[in-house]
Amino acid sequence: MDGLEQRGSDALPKRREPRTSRGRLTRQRILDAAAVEFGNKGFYETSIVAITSRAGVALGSFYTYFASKQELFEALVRHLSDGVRDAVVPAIEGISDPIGREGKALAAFLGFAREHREIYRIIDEAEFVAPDAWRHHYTSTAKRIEERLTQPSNGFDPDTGEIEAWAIMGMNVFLGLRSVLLDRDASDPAEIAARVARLLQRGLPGNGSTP
Amino acid sequence: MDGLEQRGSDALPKRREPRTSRGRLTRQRILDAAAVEFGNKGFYETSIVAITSRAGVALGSFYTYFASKQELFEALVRHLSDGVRDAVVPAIEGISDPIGREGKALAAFLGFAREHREIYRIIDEAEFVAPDAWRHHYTSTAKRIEERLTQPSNGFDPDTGEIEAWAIMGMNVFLGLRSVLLDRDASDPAEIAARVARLLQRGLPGNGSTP
DNA sequence: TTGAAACATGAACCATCATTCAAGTTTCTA
DNA sequence: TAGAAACTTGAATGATGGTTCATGTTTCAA
Repeated sequence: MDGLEQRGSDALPKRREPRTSRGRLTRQRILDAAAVEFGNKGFYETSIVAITSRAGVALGSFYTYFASKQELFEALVRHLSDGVRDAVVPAIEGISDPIGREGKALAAFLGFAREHREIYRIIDEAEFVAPDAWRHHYTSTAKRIEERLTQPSNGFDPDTGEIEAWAIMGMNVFLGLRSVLLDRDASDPAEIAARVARLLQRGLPGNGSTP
Repeated sequence: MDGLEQRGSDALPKRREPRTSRGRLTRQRILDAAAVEFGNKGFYETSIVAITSRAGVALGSFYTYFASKQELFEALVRHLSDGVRDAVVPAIEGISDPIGREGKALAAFLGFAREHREIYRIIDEAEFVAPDAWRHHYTSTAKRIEERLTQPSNGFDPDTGEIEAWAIMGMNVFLGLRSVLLDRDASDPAEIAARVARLLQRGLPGNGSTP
């Protein structure tokens, strides 16, 4: 009964990190299957059997890797949240014009949302199923936007900050929702992004200058 | 106004519209209790017993008025969606300045969201539980905003329309989310609304004119 | 006043999973 | 190559909670 393996500081009752490559593969299969199932049916309408059978794994194996359905969902949200970030951040690297930068960020996000509707739904449902992970996703996303907005070189009003960041994030999310919801393949991410950039550049009235 | 409960052509197996005032009262009690329970626990974590016992009504009575938990939720979403509209629309009646009008609309919405967090959550959860009602809520809200934006007297660019409406709706929802989520009682609806109005008026750069 | 319709009641029914477990099989380590 | 650790398996368990139903009470129309 040697204790021997503790990771970090917490004493976990059962080990769930895979030790072998077979284990890692199984865990990943479960995660992938779960993303599909949760994305289609939602958390509550998805059963563990549905996940494991899609993953091609026995029901019992689930609990080798996840303590509960809830814990799996949380892990998934964290993972997908990182995915969104990793789709957007590289797309705007090196852009110095602050408005053009937000436009590109939106275009990248729209492209991602269109490719991964399930992901979109999973993060949304986290508001009810995994509130902490959900809150973390949106506060950290807002923080990233805010950091871009408050760079002195932008020349924006000095009080531009968190509120504007949340406003922009909300625009982005809802425009993503719109193109997923009404799935108009007609609506082109680049065009939507351009319209938003125009709005951020000169407001609704337009001040006469028509590009 | 009228309930619009027209089922069109189908013959209902059971009548569920109350015929007496006692019945109407009971039905309303159930709706009120459901709003509280769903708002706190969410759809799936809320049991019918929890609703009926909060309503002070027997479990079986539930099915005198609603065919299922699902149907109750849908009715609730429709009802609350009307509530949001009725909180915002009157608050902006008679305002002709289009930007000031959107500012007031946002302020009214933020006030409403703060007073009724449950309502907020219920409509959000409808994305998963009652997708049709949810879609109707957001498309009709967007339509209302779009109608305000496309009034010729605004002097906006002629292509201003649906995209801008969804962008504004998204800003509003997320700013509401922010003040509910991080419950900063510090953040004043009027101030947030003013910041957004400034953004809609002259964009992020600010064009030098500081009010 | 009276019969019928509307409404109320809560115990019982039953299907649905999340989770556990005891018994195997595979992979690693020494 | 043996023993241990990691991993796999799916039947059994148990709790939950939506829905039904038979019975009783109230309201209403004639």
